[in-house]
Amino acid sequence: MSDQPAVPHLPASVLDDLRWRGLIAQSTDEHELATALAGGPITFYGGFDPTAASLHIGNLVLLLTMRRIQEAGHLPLGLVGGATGLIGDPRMSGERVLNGPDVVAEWLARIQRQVEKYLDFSGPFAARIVNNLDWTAPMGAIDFLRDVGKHFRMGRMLSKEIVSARLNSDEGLSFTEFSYQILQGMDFLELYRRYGCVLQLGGNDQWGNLTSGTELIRKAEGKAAHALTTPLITKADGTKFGKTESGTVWLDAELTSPYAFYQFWFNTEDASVDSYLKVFSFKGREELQAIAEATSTRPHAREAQRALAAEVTTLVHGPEATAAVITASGALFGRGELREVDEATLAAALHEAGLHEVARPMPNVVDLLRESGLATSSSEARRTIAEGGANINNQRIGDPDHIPAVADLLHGRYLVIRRGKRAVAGIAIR
RNA sequence: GGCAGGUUGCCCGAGUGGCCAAAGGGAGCUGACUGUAAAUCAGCCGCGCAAGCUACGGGAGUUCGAAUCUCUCACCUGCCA
Repeated sequence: MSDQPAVPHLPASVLDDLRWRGLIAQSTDEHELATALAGGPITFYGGFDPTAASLHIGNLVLLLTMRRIQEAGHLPLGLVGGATGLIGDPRMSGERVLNGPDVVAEWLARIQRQVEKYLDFSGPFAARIVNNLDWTAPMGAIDFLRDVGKHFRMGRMLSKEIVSARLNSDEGLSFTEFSYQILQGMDFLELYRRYGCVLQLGGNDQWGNLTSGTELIRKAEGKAAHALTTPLITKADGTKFGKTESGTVWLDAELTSPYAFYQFWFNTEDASVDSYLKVFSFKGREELQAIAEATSTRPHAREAQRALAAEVTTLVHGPEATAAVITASGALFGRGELREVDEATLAAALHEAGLHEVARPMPNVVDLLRESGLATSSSEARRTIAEGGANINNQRIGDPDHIPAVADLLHGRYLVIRRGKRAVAGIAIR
């Protein structure tokens, strides 16, 4: 099992692999799709709307699935939603607040750079980035209504799950968001015309929007196109995947540090780790089965979590950052070895965990907890200390008035402060 | 536009004059166990070292005392038009 598959596993159906990985939630006629995929390179696309400054790990499911299909010998189009991002697709949480064009444009540029990281832009199956603003912006209202709108039937549009759900909600649904499915349908048709794109990928919540496209292509061109959705990733306990106490796990290192990113994956529950590996790892079937075996026979070794965290962090942040955060994680959670960590590694580790500068004179533990962000108020800090959850340099502190001594400083200036088992931060004394 | 009901802490939700910093549940935090997992058990869970302060949609009032009563404004829901 090498990390670099020399030959794309062409004949073995990519659909079979996706199915095994649990990556297929719904698709249009699977036999037709399988036939199309087996018949040589096809062009397919997946879209990303700039609704935030960065993609998050939920988006990674789609991106990596696109990459898998590309590796199987097909041509991906990474669509960024310069137009659709200005409109916003309807979601259950309610009507969106429209973002300004300048904001959307900036987010679009950032998201485009992210999408580019996960697809291969060289070789015979080179990817291409497309922006739906290119064909949506020039279109006038008359053309839109005559050429596109005429193909859409109200009954069909109203029956889309999210549309009817929103119509039945207290909040209702604006015409703007209602129209979203038409825009996305147009995208697919346009890509079909420009590049012969015959398959659209999306998250399962996008199913209605994907089928808008296949139907439009059938009506406008009389041709069949395909849609395939990836499932919503869930946690074993049913809570939302991809969130931590501090919020969404973003792909942007500025928004979620590589350290936090690695920790997120490392902390995956046993019950979910095998299914996550199938979704997020490019390891082969045998290797993944061996890892699954390890989880059941030696759960304490956390091999699956280690493998998952290392691979996904490498994918998103690169090998150097990953090596650094692995070292950091070991040092900060290792017991009593902090003094043996060299200064550069410690500094890097604490930087990843969140390093806070504090001026002399040395504050007490309560203030250190607050300064480091591990406690939001002095009351909370005191509570934590009383509960026995406060540690400095892996040493439990029970006295709220305790002030670390100069001799405690690692390399003359650092303190590793930890709340509970997992929340760690660094203090640098100036 | 008329009538009725509602707006409580991160969320749900009890509370109709003092015993309310506010029941109960969920979420969250800490400890024990352990494996930086899950489950379980225990404690905690507005701010403040404390005195105390701030809080029950906003504002004004009644009262010794208000989440609870009155007025007013805003928003939500139901019925009527």
